[in-house]
Amino acid sequence: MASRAKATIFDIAREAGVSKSTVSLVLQGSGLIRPETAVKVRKAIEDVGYVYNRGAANLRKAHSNVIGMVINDLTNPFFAELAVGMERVFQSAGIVPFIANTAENPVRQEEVLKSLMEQGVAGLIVSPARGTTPGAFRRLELAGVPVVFAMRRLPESRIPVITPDNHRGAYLATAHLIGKGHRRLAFFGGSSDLVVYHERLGGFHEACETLGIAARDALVIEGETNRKGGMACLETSFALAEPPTAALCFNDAVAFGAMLALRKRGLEPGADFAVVGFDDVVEAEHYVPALTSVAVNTAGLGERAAHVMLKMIQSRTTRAEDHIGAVNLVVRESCGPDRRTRNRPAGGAV
Amino acid sequence: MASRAKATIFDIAREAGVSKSTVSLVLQGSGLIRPETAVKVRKAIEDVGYVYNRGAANLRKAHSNVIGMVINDLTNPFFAELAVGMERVFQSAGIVPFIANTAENPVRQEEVLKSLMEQGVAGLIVSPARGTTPGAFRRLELAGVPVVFAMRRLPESRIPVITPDNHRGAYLATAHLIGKGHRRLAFFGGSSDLVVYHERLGGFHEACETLGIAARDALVIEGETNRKGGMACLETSFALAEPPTAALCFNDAVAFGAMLALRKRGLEPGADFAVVGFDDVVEAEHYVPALTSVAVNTAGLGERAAHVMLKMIQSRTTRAEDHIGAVNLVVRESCGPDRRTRNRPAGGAV
DNA sequence: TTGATTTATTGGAACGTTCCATTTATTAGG
DNA sequence: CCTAATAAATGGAACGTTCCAATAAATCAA
Repeated sequence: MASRAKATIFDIAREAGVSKSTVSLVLQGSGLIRPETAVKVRKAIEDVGYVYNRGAANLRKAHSNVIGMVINDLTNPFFAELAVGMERVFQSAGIVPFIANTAENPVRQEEVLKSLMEQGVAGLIVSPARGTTPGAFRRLELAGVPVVFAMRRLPESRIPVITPDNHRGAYLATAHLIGKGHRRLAFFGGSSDLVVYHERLGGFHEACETLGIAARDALVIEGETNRKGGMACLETSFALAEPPTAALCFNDAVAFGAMLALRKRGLEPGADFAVVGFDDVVEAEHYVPALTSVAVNTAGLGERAAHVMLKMIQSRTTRAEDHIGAVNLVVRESCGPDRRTRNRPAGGAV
Repeated sequence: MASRAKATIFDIAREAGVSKSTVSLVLQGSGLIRPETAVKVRKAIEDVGYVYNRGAANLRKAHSNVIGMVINDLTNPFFAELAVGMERVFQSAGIVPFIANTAENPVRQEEVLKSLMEQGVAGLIVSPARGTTPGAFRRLELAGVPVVFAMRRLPESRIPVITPDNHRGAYLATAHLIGKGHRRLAFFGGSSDLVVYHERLGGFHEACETLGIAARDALVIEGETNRKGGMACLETSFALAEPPTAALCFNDAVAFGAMLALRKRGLEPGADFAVVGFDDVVEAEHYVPALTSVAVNTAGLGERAAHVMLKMIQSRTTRAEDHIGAVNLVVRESCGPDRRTRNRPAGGAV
């Protein structure tokens, strides 16, 4: 049916007996063309097997409708959820976002960003890779491409950010642990080159101080932000003279790792050691024991980020308000039954 | 430093005091230009804050170096792993693949495919959405864009496919179950609109027949291919007068669901009911109990698919050999100890 | 020196669109 | 029936690159 070489609007024009300009107008759904002409053209488009050349169009139009999502770890279901949330809103806006993975590698991120720019993206939603240098987004800024950060932020940057309320989430979780009677706590996983880490750790510390846990009873053990990291953290904490009895983990993956390590030692998560996660990924609910975690409404944040992006593009600005999403603690089984009575120090009113 | 409006090769040319053609040559790393000229040009490129316009280039060059990966469910960690495998090889080839998610929705897939074509992709690696119509890839074929299917295939299609050996995997798993002494088996999850389903189910049936399980003792219960589906399958199987004692699940997600449902009933997966999964996702190892599963070397298949794609593009063909990847059963804890002695029918030599 | 050869550089046309300024066809007003 | 206004369709230039053919500069053989 269709000719071998790829068809252009000129082929369509010839087929339909109109000019290329008319075809272009039809393609853009302009109301200027007579309906009958439009159907004639549309038929020709079908007949010649035409495929629109967005590259050529962008050459003239200055701005594309391609939006990129740059994600630091596709393997982490958390980020997949975030991506899904974004896609929901882009889909209803009729645009197809392209996802690119940086695998937590700043060099790869550089390549990805470069490629996306060359492609002429209209905007970028980015969860920056760990160790991203401050200058990594300078080119984007210079080019005036709207960028929003999701979930992670860079130390000094004027780029708008969509994150959960990390500080409050960590505070809530820590308070829960203390409320359960724990007096020697740990913060597992993450590393100080991540701004999120400081936010979550800040909440942890504030809760400890406010609720009467001495600084020396609030351990901090850095580690990878995955299962392996969680296992390692638990092991080092147990090597201590006075191991903690509960841990707030940087994220759910770390928490899963910690629980795994507990099992390996013959200890039961929940009963023998309390674990709280962060992010509340779908698996948290299904794990055994089900993981208590700070729910951040991941998909919702994704949607929010997408909306902000759309608005930025529309109003051709590169600035927007930050958005700090509400969080809440979902209590499940990984912190065990209430031990307050057992562990409470003797004396003390109420 | 850089000018406000976006710079073109003409700006670079002016800055460096050469012609646009020279700049173009430098950009392409041609050996024709004098080294000193090249450095001069490269400096100018830096100075004016130039970003290459791939769209304009493609207009002239006919073929881009953009490769798309169309994935049916990003949320499934299995597909994320597949994507990671592909990326590994694309990265070393210096190209950045764009991932698009169809969320198992043929309509969305249509949009995604269209968008990718308009972008002028050089090739596509696709895991088609369930319910994809046979004609969905006709346009791609007409346009001569190389496509390879990964993990899933379409009933009638000349497009090359990279899949694991589903039949053999299912056979192995079923034989394992039978070897453990189980005599009443079930196949959980999946639905008959998926070619993979028939392949896996075929292996299940062949093992049953070969190893002496009567057809009425080989139940087949269709269902969603996620946790929820697994739970549902288990429930319906237990509603039967004679429930099975073991199940081969369509994939690991279904297996996790089945184990969850068992726990809800107060039964211990492994000891009270044997479960085997398929795909061997990373979580399988870490689950409690650890899931016995058919390992398909997901990332490896992804790499393979990427290699095939690269070769197709290079040799500008749209055809390639199918590739059926080797599988092996990873035995863990979800099938319990050997019950052969307990369940073996009396008599029978050796 | 001169012409032939090689090495570097360059101008122009082309790629497939969009959009503006025009032209042509249609309708309305008097 | 003519003019003015409106509606519909069109040609041309421009977008930023590549690539070919052509030129200019440098080197060589004689």
